[in-house]
Amino acid sequence: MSNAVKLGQDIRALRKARKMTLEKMSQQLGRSVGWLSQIERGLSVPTMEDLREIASLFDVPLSLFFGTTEAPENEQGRVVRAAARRQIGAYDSGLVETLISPDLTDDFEVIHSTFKPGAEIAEITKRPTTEVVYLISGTLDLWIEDEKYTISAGDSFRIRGDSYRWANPYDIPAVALWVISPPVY
Amino acid sequence: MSNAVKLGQDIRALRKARKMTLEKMSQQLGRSVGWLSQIERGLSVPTMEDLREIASLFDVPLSLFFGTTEAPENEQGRVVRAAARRQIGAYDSGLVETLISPDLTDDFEVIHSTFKPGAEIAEITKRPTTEVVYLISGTLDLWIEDEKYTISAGDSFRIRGDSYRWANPYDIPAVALWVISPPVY
DNA sequence: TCTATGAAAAAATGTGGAAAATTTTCATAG
DNA sequence: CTATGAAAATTTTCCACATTTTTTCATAGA
Repeated sequence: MSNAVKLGQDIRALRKARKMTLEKMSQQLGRSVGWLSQIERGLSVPTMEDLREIASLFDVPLSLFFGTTEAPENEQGRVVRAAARRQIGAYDSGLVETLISPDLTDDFEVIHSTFKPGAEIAEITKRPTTEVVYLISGTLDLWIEDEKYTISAGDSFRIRGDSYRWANPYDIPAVALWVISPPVY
Repeated sequence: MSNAVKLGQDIRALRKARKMTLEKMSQQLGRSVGWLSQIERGLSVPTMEDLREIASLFDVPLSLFFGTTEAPENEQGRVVRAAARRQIGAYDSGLVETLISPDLTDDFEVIHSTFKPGAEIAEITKRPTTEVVYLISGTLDLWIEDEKYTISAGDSFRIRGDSYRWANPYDIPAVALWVISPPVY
């Protein structure tokens, strides 16, 4: 599968996750629907400038659109090496999120999250999703619907449409695997 | 939510994962459809003997049906502590699988797998699922459609309906988080 | 009295067809 | 050679109806 196709599929997945139509997206970008359709199917390749605008529209780092390229031929779409994970959602500097899934086209997303010491989520989050999180290392404070939990390495939790927030008041990073369905990125 | 309801929901999830109807399941158990319906909704509680037969029918350990009980009230259905994970799929002694998800009722399942040194899967597996796996520690040899990969801690891989098999020829356990959608247990 | 059954009622799921929405194609202007 | 925009194609969304599956509940049996 060509890089253009893979790139297009990721863009399509990002759009779908936001329940946006080609029409709406093309309006926001000031481009035609036909053009976007071609981009998403890899029949045409967007310029760097286009990509920058798409990344901005979806609030993901531009770098998300690269890195697919780098894996060896036979690992493409199957294996993601630890060092080659793509970064997403660079909103919060206290939280680093990288993509475990090879791309965004599945029914769920798996994200590797590192919560730095002292970091705290900016605002209470509530999404129409099911999220299961496994804490690989560190400790994390978590509130689900005002109920507080302290999560230690090896513990896991699930959020199903409830509001939640987190904080890492401890002095080591908390590292988690975060599974979200349906995709939000 | 009462224990009877939770138990019933897990039983229903197991049945659904196998695309079985109440009718078919009740035949296999030699019980009535109405009775099963009541069990699955927690209106009635199966005897230990019933449970044993259900576990056997689904090829899961009887212990899967316990342990939900033990978590503190406010953690039920939300938090699964490392020490309280329930074991599933006890087929292969070289592989220990425990449930990260609080129950089986989600669109996907998250499983904590430990592949013991020297262990190897008995037969090639092929399922109509998407599976994303993250290796927490150790090393694992993996074959997807005859292509071999050596997966190290921090790496991840995805299987989408392809056949695969694995082996741990190394001398330390490989520990992985396995996400499967739709559920198979 | 309590439990499981089986038939009736209710609910959920599947089907086919038509309309609407979305996406793809492609001739053409820039 | 690239992007546009209108036409064509495809996909999605409703319905109405049939079928399947699940739930309810009166009753027989323990």
